[in-house]
Amino acid sequence: MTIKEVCEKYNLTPDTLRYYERVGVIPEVTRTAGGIRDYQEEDIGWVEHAICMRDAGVPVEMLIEYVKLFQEGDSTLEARANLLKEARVQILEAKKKYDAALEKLDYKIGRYEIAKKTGKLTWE
Amino acid sequence: MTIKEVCEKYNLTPDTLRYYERVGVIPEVTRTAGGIRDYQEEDIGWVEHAICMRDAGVPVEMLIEYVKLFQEGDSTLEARANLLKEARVQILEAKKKYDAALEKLDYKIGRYEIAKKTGKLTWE
DNA sequence: GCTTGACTTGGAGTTAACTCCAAGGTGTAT
DNA sequence: ATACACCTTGGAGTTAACTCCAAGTCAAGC
Repeated sequence: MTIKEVCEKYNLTPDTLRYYERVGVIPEVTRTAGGIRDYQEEDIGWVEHAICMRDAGVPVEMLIEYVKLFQEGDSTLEARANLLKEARVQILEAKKKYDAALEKLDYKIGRYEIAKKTGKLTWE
Repeated sequence: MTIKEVCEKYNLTPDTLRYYERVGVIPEVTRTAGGIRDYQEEDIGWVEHAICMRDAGVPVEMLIEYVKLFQEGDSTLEARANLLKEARVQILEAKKKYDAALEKLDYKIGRYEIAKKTGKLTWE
């Protein structure tokens, strides 16, 4: 699978994919004899991992660390698990804040709905 | 309430608060005769609004737009409501991605727990 | 074998959101 | 009234995460 195809599949740009590889968010991708990226099943798996974690706000730095540990082999199993757990906590924390904002928004939107009938907000 | 007190209360820096005011994420704050910020109830309300929305990933740009509309008065009621609804959708969208990441993480962490017993991962 | 279009790299540039700084003003306690 | 901590501004600097660019390489079609 060429870089373009992967980009179309996941809706990102070649520059982003190359950037991820360059800084180590994903391991080095399989290449053709000519040096052109040819994404295999496993490479795609890493891309999916990167996208999924980045979409949840996991910092690039953390993903780089994970890949680094992964490449060091089985001795880093526990460290990797801990990293994932840390990411998990961060995401849960963020979700809490998202819920707080949603609650506030729903409240405000509700007030606007009422205001729509009277033509003005009675208090902010 | 001085800028420092507000910062201590909400755990942010004076620079951030001044930045929010400067770019219009919050309206201009009440000042003393000498020109020093003296946050009133209402100013604090805006600060809370800003923090809450920023914590949920709502872009500064959107908050500026909201404040701008607010200052234009009651004629922008509908526009403001729409902006809030837009933010709401964005947050819900983001939350979905967070859930996807959590699911993936829980799965992976589970596999690491199993691997801890065998000493290695059988597949990535 | 040449054109054409996609691919490669290293490095520079951009964007959002702060964060820091210097030079100076304010205000309270001695 | 003078020290001292804290406040002010405008503007520059930083950080994370891309994003763009130039110069060159690769490969599919004619």
